Amino acid sequence: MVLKSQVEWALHCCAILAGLPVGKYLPTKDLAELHGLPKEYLSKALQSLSQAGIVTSTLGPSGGYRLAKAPTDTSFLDVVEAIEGKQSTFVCTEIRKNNPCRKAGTRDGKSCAVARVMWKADQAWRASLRETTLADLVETLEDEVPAAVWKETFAWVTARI
Amino acid sequence: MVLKSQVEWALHCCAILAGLPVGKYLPTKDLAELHGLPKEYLSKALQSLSQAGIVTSTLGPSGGYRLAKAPTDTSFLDVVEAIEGKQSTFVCTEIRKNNPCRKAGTRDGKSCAVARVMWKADQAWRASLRETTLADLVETLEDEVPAAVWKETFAWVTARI
DNA sequence: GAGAGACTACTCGGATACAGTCTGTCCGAGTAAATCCGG
DNA sequence: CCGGATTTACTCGGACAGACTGTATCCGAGTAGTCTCTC
Repeated sequence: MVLKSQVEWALHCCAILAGLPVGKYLPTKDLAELHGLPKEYLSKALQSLSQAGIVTSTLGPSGGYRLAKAPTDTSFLDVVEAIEGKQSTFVCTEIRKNNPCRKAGTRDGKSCAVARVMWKADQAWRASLRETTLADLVETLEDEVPAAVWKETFAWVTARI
Repeated sequence: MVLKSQVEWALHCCAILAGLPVGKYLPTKDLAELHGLPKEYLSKALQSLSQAGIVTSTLGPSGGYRLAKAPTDTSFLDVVEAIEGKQSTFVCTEIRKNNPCRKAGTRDGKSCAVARVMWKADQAWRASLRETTLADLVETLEDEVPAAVWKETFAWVTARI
């Protein structure tokens, strides 16, 4: 069970979009070039973000994507769920119902005990992802990315919008 | 990102094996019949458990599987990792290195900030899975499964070993 | 020079192929029990 | 009747196909900016 690469791409793209001047848009082409990714496929990840209401898109020249909300209002979980979907990582197929020793019509009080443990872990994972926002990510990056690279990157971006 | 169904199967099988008389083995055939699963494919899950040292197998008549350790010594995480592997749910491909604004030879002090957040969530998930053991599972099942079904099931199992 | 209209070029979005993993199946190697035979 | 060798039947384990999701790509619909022409 491994997250699709689009999750990584989407998060890095969001970090860039978070640093964009307000009202400006950055097209997929530039985001792809900046991260060394296939432009056409990256656009699918951005489409998912758009449908989830995380980013907003505009067409035509100087079009592209920008964040739809303040960076403080979008968590890692929002991005992950936009790409992977909101369903739990564990799906219970209720195999206990196949037990030949069950008489027809047996009622189960609670949901499957196995599933409950798995779902609780899933919740813990999501809770952890919910703790960090895009604003936190940008703050961390400002501290850690070498100043030269950071500055140069946004000069590169600014030159294209 | 969804766990494979083998995880669910393996956990339910472990619950049955935990209730087995000491020294006795239960074959794949019976485990499959008890859960309504394809025997041949279920055996692959059990093979993974065997390789991980969670269960022990024996060949020949009255052969099969039994737990290799006490139920208190095997956690949900052990089972999940036996099936899904131990690698993190998030793999960082270091796309930050593709940034055209990076001068050759730029050193990164820390690992990618995006990856760190994702890995932390992965750890939270694993920690939650580590909290519950097979013994806890059996205890819960004893409380919740209708007594008739529970008793009948182990009578069914006992009749075959 | 200014404004309106048409044009152009650039963007996203969905529809379309390819690949890898998950799911499912098969058969052979090996072993423990049961059988058979001799003492 | 008892012990041992042989047979047998049952088990796991790895090798072999099919289905589905993830990956990658293409082309069309739509729009914002630009250019041109007229007043």
